[in-house]
Amino acid sequence: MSPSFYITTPLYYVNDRPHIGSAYTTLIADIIAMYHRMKGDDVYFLTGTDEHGQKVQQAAEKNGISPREHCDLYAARFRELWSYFNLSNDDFIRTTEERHVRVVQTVLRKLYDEGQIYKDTYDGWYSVADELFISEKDYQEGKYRDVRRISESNYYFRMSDYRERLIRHIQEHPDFIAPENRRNEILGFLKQPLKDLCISRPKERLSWGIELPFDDQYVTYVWFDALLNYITAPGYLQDAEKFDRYWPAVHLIGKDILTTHCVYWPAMLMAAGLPLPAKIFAHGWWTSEGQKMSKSLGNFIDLDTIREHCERVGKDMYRYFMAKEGPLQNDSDFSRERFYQTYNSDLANDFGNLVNRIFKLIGKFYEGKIPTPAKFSPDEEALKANAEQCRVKVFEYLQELNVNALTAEILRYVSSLNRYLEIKEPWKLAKNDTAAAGTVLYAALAGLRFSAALLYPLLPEKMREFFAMLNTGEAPGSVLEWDTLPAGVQLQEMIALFPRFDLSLLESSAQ
RNA sequence: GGCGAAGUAGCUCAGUCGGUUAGAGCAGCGGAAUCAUAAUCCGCGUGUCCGGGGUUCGAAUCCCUGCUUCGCUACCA
Repeated sequence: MSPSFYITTPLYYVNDRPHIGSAYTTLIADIIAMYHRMKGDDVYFLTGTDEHGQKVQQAAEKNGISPREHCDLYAARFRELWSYFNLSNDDFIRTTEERHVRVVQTVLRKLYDEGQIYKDTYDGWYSVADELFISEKDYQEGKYRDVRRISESNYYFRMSDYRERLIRHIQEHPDFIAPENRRNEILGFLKQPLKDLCISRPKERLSWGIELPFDDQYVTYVWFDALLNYITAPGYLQDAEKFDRYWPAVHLIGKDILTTHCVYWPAMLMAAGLPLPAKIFAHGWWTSEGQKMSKSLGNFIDLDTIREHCERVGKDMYRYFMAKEGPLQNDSDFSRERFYQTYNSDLANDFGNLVNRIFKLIGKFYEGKIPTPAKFSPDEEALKANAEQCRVKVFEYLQELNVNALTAEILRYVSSLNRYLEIKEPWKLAKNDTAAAGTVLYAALAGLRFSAALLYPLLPEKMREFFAMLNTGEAPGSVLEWDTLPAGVQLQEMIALFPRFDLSLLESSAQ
């Protein structure tokens, strides 16, 4: 049985439209999922939407529709974006689904029965205008209006009980939280005593939520609800076999939701007696043109902007750029100039042009049929050995979720193929030694095909086109060997996969 | 304020246990070549490795200190 691999994105809150942040997390998760499928793993890739809570209720009221209608609208937007990118997710969960409500209530009931949830009265500052409790610090800073002291009864989860166990787990599993700076953040956070987590909201304040199974005057606090989706989807309490197969997951998240995923969630799982996630990876954020994204600055990268870029150079380039330059550790900057320059230099110049020269040479000297190689010289053997090494490294980087390095590694190999052609000069060889030229072109094409296969998760559409042109009938994700390229196959007519983008077009277009 | 991270070529960054002339990609400059999407290939960096001090035969790498930037400091998602 092949090993299983379960990866999740956060469930996107349906109060906000998709933007570069959600697109980034999701595309990276997709890329990782695709590589694992290539490796032969049994992959389960989950994304979805988080739909309960106050902001949704308020937004719905404002628009004069029901919360349900509001959620349907927004969930559809996310779905639309993911289908635009041909996302390979295996499931799309919405926290308002029946299967999820059942899991949340069952877990709550169990914890309540075990005494891990208790009722208490919270006495604190409440902002009437914003309809939420604020901290003492916020109160001091006077950030909220209409603040008054009120007390409210709520249910609390004994999260504080799990502090030591959690610290121990993090220390014993160095890869549990990544990258390392995030791990340190959490360990720092856990140096202070942990408070219990308020997991309810009285219905008079908030009705749009999952009702507590032991008190119908309350609904569940959104985070408690949302996090549990990660076990609902793979079948917790519904399909034990499936659940055991896939859980625990690798959670890919943004740095903004680090604490909820690295503290609340593990504590909840420990309380429920379930294994903790395999890994929680919190990436950084994109800045835009050197500055924090903001709508007023006009540098906000929303859906329309994403589409604009994709229309110019293809959806695949967007995905490729996310992987190559994305903020795994710290924040990264999305600049249009860099985006299109990277397109030209990596895809048009290095890869695209390489396809061109090889195809044209084979067309000219071998009537477009993949030539049969003669004996390999050390140069060809090196191309082959380097390909194998490249593949090994790619899968090592995959293990660390280091898609930046992974992408660079493949490009390095592509680059070596251009160098190889330059040394061998098959266009000269072909004039007096057809066999030798054939070997060179075969080897170059073998390398190209190999790199195309490795690039598949990064550039799925274009690589599918490439394999169609190659005409070997192979599925792009199935090729992992360099020397299995069949000779004699008639290549299809070549089309430019990555036409060079004229950078001067950028200046004339609006910012 | 407390805790933590970072400061390396114009830009983005890599530098494992301290060890020979500090690296890569991109951009730039020069050249070669012409199979190719003016693409490709080759060559070109006297960089105060943030400043100062220290440990050491030897430090970008360890210690101290100063400066700068950033993150976290929870029950808003």
